[in-house]
Amino acid sequence: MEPSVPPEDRGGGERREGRPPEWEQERLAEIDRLRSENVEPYARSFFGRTPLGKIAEDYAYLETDQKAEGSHCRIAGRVMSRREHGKACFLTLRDGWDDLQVYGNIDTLGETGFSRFKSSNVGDIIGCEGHVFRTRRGELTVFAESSIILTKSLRPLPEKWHGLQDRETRYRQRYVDLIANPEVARQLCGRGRLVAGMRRYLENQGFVEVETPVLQPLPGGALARPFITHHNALDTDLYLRIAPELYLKRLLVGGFDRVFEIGKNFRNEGISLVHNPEFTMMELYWAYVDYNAIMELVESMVPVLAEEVTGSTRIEAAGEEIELEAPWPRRTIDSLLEEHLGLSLAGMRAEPQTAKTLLRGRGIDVENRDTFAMLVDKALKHAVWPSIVQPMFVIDYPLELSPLAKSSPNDPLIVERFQAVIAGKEICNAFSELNDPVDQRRRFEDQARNRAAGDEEAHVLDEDFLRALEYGMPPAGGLGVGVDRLAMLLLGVDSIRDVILFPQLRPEQ
RNA sequence: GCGCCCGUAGCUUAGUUGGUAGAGCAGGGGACUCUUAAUCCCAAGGUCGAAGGUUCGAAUCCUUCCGGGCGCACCA
Repeated sequence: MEPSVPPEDRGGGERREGRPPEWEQERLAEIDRLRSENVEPYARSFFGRTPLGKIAEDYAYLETDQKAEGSHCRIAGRVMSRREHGKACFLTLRDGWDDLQVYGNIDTLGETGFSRFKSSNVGDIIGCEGHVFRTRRGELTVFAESSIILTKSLRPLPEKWHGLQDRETRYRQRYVDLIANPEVARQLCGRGRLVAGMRRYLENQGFVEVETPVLQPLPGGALARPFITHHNALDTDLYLRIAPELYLKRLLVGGFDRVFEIGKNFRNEGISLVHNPEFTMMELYWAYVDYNAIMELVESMVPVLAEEVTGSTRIEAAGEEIELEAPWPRRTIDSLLEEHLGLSLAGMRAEPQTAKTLLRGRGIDVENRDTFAMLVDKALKHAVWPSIVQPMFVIDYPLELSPLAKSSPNDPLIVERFQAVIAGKEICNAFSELNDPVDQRRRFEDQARNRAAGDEEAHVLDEDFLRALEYGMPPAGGLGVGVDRLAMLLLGVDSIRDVILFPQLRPEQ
């Protein structure tokens, strides 16, 4: 029998030439055969089904070899495996991430019905109607009294025992990964609970959720390289946002006093275990408080989120048990550098060469052209972070690293900024927001000089943002949380690709 | 961007010092009315990531390219 669609007419996919592979031809022929018998292999609907998980729950009490009276039900799912026994056949169905066995035999289904039931392929989606019983071997099973094909699958599923191992295929064809490795779905549902929990928590605290532009005429709010795109009708280049920060602060000017946004940021940087070009960020701004209030918010919120995701405020990371309950200790950068390296910020600023020699002596790779800010960053990352396992607020950053943060009243070269570090990883970044338009302009101008000197990640000067500040922005604390990285920490995974459904890869072919 | 490793059937894989590819699952045919990695029998399925090179002979050695992984660098 001819396939219902000639190979050359099929678009898309990775095969455009030649005949479809043998297994696909066989299934296309099967589809033609079903249609010739007035059976539609792609059904329109299947109403009134009971989820498989519900059946497992409701009939858990059934004894071996016992039939449940009044258990008539409709179920549907993907055929995951098949065990044929001549005039009887067992299928394992899966809906979502629950499995349930179905039994069919020729006496009940009839000659044609049984033949169609047992010729289901692994991968097909079928619906059945019948009653519930438990087999002699103790497996909860639906005894099919009728059965219908709902969706015919043209492709073979990965092997049932080893599943899909190949990481490339898993990321590129996540739909197959989800079928073959259901624990992936459970993990990604954990991420979903994290985001939902965060939203609920912030709303309960009186924060209002907003959405600000992803397409921005000037990319701002972070030190990073942006993606550039083009708007045809306006004939102008636009940037995918690297942060929502400057727009959220404009809202503070406009009168919002507690706002947050959860959304995608885009940074044109390398891809790694902890970097995806698009990633999810939660940013919030809270008027009339400073970074101290933000620290309290973070140490209160994170344990709640952990509970939401894992059921506990204790997590396992870096080979240790970590307790997330507040309060978290607060340490200044200066004291941490002193403790771990015997260096002070003032000393590093005054004598960078001495600091570089010392860092090299610790095996940290520093370049002669590294700026003061880069030195501090490297020192923290390599010599300090790894020793911080339990949650800690690391506070009071050098001004050069933070063009949007407010200076400390005690030291104009220090800004009121903190990061929370857990298991050696930064999970958020926050500061008392700079609201002095004159100071902000000066900082932008410093950044512009860095930019002119070749630093592509330096901040650009945003006149409209300055204009907003000139109207007056209330004092405020702001917070940014990398949602993907927080999810990694709470779910105990090492790769950002395990918390992103469709991580960025080089395009196929 | 640099370094190391990997790529064999739809999936999971074997393949010795270079002698021209072997299996399990899935798929096809057959047997089997409570199995569950069901079992048993039969047949089919491969441009060994691609292109060059060395060789009488390459999945195997060399070069380049493509794709991926890991580490480093960059990066909040």
